[in-house]
Amino acid sequence: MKKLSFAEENYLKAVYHLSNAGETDVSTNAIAEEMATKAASVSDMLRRLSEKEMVHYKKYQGVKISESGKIAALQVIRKHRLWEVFLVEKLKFNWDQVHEIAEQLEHIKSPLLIQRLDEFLGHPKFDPHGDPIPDENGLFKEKPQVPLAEVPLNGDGIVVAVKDTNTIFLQHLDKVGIYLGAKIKVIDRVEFDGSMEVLIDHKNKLFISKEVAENVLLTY
Amino acid sequence: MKKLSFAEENYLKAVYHLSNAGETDVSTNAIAEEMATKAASVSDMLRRLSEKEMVHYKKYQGVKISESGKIAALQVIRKHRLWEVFLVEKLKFNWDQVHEIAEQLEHIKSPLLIQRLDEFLGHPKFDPHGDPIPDENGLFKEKPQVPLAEVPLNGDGIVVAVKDTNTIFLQHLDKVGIYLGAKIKVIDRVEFDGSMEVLIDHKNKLFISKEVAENVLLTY
DNA sequence: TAATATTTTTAGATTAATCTAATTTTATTT
DNA sequence: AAATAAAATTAGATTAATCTAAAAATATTA
Repeated sequence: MKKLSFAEENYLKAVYHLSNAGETDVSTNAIAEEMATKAASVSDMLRRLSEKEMVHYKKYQGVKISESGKIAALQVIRKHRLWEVFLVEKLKFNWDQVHEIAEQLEHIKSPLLIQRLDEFLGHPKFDPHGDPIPDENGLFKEKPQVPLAEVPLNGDGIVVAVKDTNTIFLQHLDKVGIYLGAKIKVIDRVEFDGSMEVLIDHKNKLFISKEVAENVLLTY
Repeated sequence: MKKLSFAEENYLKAVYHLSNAGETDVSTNAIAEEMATKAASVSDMLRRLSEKEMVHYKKYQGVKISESGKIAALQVIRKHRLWEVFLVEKLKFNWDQVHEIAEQLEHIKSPLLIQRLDEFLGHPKFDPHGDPIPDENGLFKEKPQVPLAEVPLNGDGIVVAVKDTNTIFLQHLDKVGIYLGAKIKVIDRVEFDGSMEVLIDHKNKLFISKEVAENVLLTY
């Protein structure tokens, strides 16, 4: 409940993200890389966050985010994503322009402001990148994951996962240029055999079989 | 053109306001009081702002804001007031709730954000307190000054000036409890003689003659 | 104008956040 | 398991912003 500095909030967010929502331990170096800073700075900050009981920290053993740390991180993430919705829906930004501005706006402290902003936006559940927006209690729905095979003609989305994690399948995806984060747009669907033609990252046309299309998961 | 810290922006704003838009010199103590800090801290900051050429500073002689300092201060003020409009018009805040939040929002750095926000709000010229919003070049219209005599029934405003500066008139205002910054609401108008009944600061009822009403200027 | 009061600045500390360089701990590899 | 490599921490500095206490400059007043 004590208030955190901008820097502390940013570190907590990094720990949260790197730990799969607080499940796994995170290394000092991983945080340093994520935050584009030095390991020494991270060690220092982890000690401070530990004193505030926002993380569980044992020297040389990495950190895990604490319950209160998770709540704090989720509130910052909530603010970040609500502001992104505002920027895209109301101020007509493109979704690739909003991250940096939201990085600043997420630190504004006013619970009432966020409550009103949420109302103003119609209580959105996902941000413009398809990431879920936690509610006041930190609860959120997972991002929708739709198999590429179910995306309608001219529909698009971002690759967020695969159903089949077989190495051969992953190598195939790699070879044809499909990767996590790739933007895929369906430009032709062949109902006969379930295959489709897609556009990767606005640039490369590609034919995809039914089998592949069923195993690539998109969010939108 | 160098970017300023939050603290530097706040000091510049204080200097600007205390100097009547950069006209007069400002004392260290006045700044310390305005910012609820100590004179020693102010001296320190003035030295730094002077190095950045945002103020003209001679030890023991007070400061004057420089041209670049004025431009920077006006941009911060512009952002503050645009955000206040947003909070009141779009998020349904009352005008007395928005100052603290705008104090945070005014430091967000993104010229494009402010340009888009300005468009979204329809290029407002005044904030919810009646203060003018500088444009991208720092230019603004003076606040509207309306004689109390022209305020409609149930209308209200803040006393910002008087037309007649005669001492006797000012002493009279003082006696009846009208002062710069007082909030006045018109609760009855007598068209017959131009007199009116008003409420000062939501508390004190008062009868006002036509002569007085014509010489008290409000903004809204 | 000399004494006193006020204002302002400097000196010296403190805290948060960062860095480089050195050291310590843990992990990996012969 | 000893040697080496990698990762993490500590030691010691630095910068911005702040503070208290002391000193210096300016203003006021008797």
